[in-house]
Amino acid sequence: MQAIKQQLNNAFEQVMISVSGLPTCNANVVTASKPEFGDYQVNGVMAIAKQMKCSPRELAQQVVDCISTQALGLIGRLEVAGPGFINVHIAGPFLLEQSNNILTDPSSFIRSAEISQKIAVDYSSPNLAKEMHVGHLRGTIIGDCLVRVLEKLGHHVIRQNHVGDWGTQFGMLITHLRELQTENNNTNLQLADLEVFYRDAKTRFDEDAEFASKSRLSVVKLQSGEAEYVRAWEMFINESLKHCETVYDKLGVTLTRSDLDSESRYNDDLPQVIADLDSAQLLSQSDGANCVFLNAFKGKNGELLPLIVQKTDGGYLYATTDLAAIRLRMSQQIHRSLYVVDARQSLHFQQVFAVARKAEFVDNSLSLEHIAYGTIMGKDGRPFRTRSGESIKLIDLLDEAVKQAHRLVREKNPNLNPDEMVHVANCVGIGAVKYADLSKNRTSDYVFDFDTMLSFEGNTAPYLLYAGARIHSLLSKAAGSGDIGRKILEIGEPAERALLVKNLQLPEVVHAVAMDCYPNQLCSFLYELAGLFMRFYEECPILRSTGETMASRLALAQLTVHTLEQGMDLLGIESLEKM
RNA sequence: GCGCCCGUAGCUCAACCGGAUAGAGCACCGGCCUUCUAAGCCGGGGGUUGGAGGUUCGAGUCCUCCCGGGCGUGCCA
Repeated sequence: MQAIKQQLNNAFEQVMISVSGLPTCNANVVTASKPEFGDYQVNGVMAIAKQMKCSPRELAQQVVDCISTQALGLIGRLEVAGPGFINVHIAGPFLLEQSNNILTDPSSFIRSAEISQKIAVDYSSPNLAKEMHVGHLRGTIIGDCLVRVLEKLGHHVIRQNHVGDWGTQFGMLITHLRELQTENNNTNLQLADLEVFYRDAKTRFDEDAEFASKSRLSVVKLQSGEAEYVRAWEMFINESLKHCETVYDKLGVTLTRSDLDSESRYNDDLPQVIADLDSAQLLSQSDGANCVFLNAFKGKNGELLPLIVQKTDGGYLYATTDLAAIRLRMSQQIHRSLYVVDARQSLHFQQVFAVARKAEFVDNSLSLEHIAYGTIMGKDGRPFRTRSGESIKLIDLLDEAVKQAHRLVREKNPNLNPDEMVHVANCVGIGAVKYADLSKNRTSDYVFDFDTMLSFEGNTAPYLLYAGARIHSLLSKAAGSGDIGRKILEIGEPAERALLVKNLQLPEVVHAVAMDCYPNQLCSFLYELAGLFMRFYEECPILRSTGETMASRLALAQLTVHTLEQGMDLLGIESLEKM
C-alpha cells in the first residue's frame, strides 16, 4: 500500500494549490499529536494563510470543502480546529479494506519506492589490526538497519565494509607473525586473541629497535607486493576477519566477505588521485605535505585549513582513500553514498566531500551523506571503557548481555526447556543491545547501561518480543478454529481502532527512515504499536469472545504480529514465538 | 582562538526540518492475576526545556548574547 501520510499530503497539496493559487504548497501532514485530534493533522494551511495574508481558519475551511467533494475513500471526517489545523479522521471501511489486503497478501504492505536507487552504504569498518570493540557497535548496527530498510524499499544496496587493513601497523604485525611462524607452527593459537597479539607486537616495536626497523621494511615490501609478505598479511587479515565474522554472526548482521571494500583495494589508485587533484589545480605543498586548501574551511586566525592527501614521506592518508572510493562510486552510477561513521569525523567528511565536488570527482547525481552517530558513554559520562581504561571487546559485551538475559529468562519463565531457554536468552540479550542503540536518536551520545537495557521494561526489545510472544500464544491456541483470523470484519472498541490505524502506518515510517536515516523512528513506532496491542489485549477479550468478534480480533492480532515482526526484521532483531 | 554538536522530570531518553496542554520508561505512591504469558495493564505525583533578549498567529526547535559540557581543529583512522 502507499503510505497514508503520503496519500494525504498529495491530496491536500493539490487542493491547497488550487485554492491558494500558489505554485507549490506544503500540506505538512503529521500523525495527530493527540487522539482527540483524529488520526492525522494538516499543519500546512496556517503557513499558506500567512503568505496570502488571509484568515487561516477560513482558508482551512475552504480546503476542507474542496477535499470533501472529491471521492476520497480514505477520509472519513475532517474538521478545522484551533488556529487553522485540519484534523483528519480516516474512514473505517478504508481501514478494513487496507488491512485485509495486507492479511491476504503481506508482501503488498510496504510498497517499493517509486524510483529504485543504487545506494552504497559504508558501515561497520573495523580496523583489522585489532578486534572489534564497543566503538564499532553503533556503526555496525545502524548501518545494518539502514541497508535492510533500503532494500525493503526496492533499492539496490551496495554494502561496503571499509575495513582498515593497510598501513604502518600491519608491518609490525606481519613481522611478529612471520617470526612466530618460524619458531612455532601453531600460529592460530597466537592469533586467537588479537588484542594480546597486537600488544606483544607493539611492545616489541617500542622496545626492540631491530624489530622496529624490520617492521618498517615489511610495510614497504608488503606495499610493493612481495609474495612472502603478502602471504603473511593475507593470513593475518583472514584470521582477523574470522573474528569479525564471529561478531557479525552473533549480532545477526548481514555483512559478508563479498561486502569488503578494504583500504588496500584502493592502494593502486592513490597516485592517480593526487595527480588528478594536481591537474585540477587544487594541490599545493605545505610544509612538505600535499594538501588541498578550500576557502570554506578556515582554522585559526582565518588561515585556511588543509586537507592533507599525501604526507611528507610520500604516504597516503584516509582522505586519499576516501577520495579514490568516491570516484569509484561515481563511476558505478550510484545515487546515494551513505557513510555511517562516528560524528567526530564530520569535519573530515565535509572536507572530503567538498574536495571531491571541487575536483569534479562527483557531480550532483551522487548524494554524499555522512550518517553521523554519537559516542557510547559509560555511566560516569566518559566514553565507555573498562575500569582500567581499555576499550571493551565487542564479543565480550555481547556474551555478557546473553548471559544476563539467560539468568533473567530462567527466572521469568522456568517452564521453558533448556534449548528454548538458550534461544530466548540469545534473542533477548542481543536484541536488547541492538534495540538500546537503535532506539536512541543516532546523533546524540548515549549511556550504555546493562541495568537499564536488561531491566526489560519500557521501550526495550524484550517488551516488543513479549508482545509478539503473547500474540503467537493466542494464535496457536486459536489454531484449528479453521478460517478464523484471516479477515477483520468489524471495528468495535476504540482500542481496536487505534491498533489498526497504527498498524497501517508502518510504510510511512519505513519511508521516513530510508530518507533521513534515523532508525529510532522505527523503534518508537514499534513501541507504540506494542503498547497499543497490550491495551487491546487487556481491554478486549479475544479467545473468550465469539463469532465475528473473535474472528476479527484474531485477525487484528495476526496483522499486528506481522507488522511487529516486519519492523523487528528491519531493525535486524530476531523475533520470538515463545518467551 | 576558531568550527561543529549538546544542555528537556531525580535518572535514561522522545518530540516526525516552527504547530494545539513538552511525551515515554526507570525510580516513587496506589490499584489489577481461580479466565487469552503480570517481562503485562490502569491511576497518581514530578518541567520556567541551562539563562536573558528577539523573530511571529505559534518557539524545546529559528536569530543574538551569556553560562556550562563534549568533540574537532597539518602529516592516525
